[in-house]
Amino acid sequence: MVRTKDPAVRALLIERTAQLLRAREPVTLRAIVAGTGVSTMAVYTYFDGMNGLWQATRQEGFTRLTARLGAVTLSADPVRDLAALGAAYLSNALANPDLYRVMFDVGFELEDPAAADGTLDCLLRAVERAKDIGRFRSDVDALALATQSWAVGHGLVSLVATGPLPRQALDHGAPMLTALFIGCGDDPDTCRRSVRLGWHLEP
Amino acid sequence: MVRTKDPAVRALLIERTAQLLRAREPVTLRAIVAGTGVSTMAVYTYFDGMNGLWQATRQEGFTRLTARLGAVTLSADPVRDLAALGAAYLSNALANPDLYRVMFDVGFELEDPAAADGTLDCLLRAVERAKDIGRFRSDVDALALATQSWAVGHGLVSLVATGPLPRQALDHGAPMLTALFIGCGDDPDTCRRSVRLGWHLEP
DNA sequence: CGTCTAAACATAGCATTGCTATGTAATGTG
DNA sequence: CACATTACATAGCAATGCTATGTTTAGACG
Repeated sequence: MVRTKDPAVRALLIERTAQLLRAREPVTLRAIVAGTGVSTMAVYTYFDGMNGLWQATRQEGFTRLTARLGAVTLSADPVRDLAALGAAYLSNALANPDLYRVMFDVGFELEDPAAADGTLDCLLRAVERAKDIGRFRSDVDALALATQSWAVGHGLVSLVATGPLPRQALDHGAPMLTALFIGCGDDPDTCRRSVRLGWHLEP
Repeated sequence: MVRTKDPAVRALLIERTAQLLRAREPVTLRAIVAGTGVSTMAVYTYFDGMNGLWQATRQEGFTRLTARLGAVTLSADPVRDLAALGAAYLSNALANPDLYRVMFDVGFELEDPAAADGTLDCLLRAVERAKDIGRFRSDVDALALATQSWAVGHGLVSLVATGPLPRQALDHGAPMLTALFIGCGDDPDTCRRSVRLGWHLEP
């Protein structure tokens, strides 16, 4: 057992796939390896075929998303942070809409099923902090609210990026989150201010 | 100018495509025409290729969705109706998840761009009725609220049907819509009751 | 009614796709 | 240093969407 795979090649192929996706060029086996110097067989030794490559690409999308959410600078106002996380989610999805679409394509299961959980975790922690400082009622189901916030973001960005709604529709995110948070006990005026602060951080 | 296309063939091919989608079999040109008696050229005379067939299939999905929403029996309680429309939306998407995915696939534009508007119209009318009878404040932007309700439904069903959330997550729809409607001025207790009534009509 | 014509339709074959079979080169191990 | 095992390259296969070409059919017109 001797020759070992080069992780750099693996990353290269995934990056090249994301690049083709971004350029809206057809993602074919031969197009991927073109220019990389490696042969088509590399896709099979590293990913066991195109399916595996799609799988890995999907995983990479979630990894980038989680990194993006983790990079959001947290403040003393967890409700603001929640809105900021939502805005970062939308921003990430719109920055690479094609990668985003692959992420939510079935047929390619994730290598690490917990990757998607990373997205929820960021939201979950913010919700729990909001409960801790008394912004949300103590009987609020943190996981439920985190999931609902995710659904708001995903629904909007999905209808805009791959659906029939204009980009302007993303502005609905703020009032939707506000309604959600007020329903969890936050003071309406305070909530509106927090969401406004967090929501408009991203372009 | 003489021989005219047979609309039945057109419908047949679309139906066969939806059927392959439902059976999770690969939707290939030859698989579509197999068993129909027509040749592969039919796809080109009727749809100008596979792209056109996907386009038409996407359109068919929206048509069915709008029909499904239109079949929801309305009541004197427009807030209940809104929840019922949301439940019907989820029910329709889960009944044919593959057709639903095609509907929100870019790359295939709709033949009739107004088809997606039909979905919104049903919601819009319910919102306006709710305003008329004073359940929602008069300054509520009906189109905005309809869009937001759509985003809630789409976000949830999308995360469940083609994403990482379990089917159980659909239950979040009721509290999310409730929060939205209360934010529009509906009385909390009345709203909860209305949403509960409408939401649980569909399986 | 007969004829002509344009469209619907069938058949065959093309380039490209993902994939596999086969052969070669390279590298860690003993 | 030899060897075994894996990475990697090349060639070719079945299947895909599509097109070129020929045939059939249905409506318009005298």
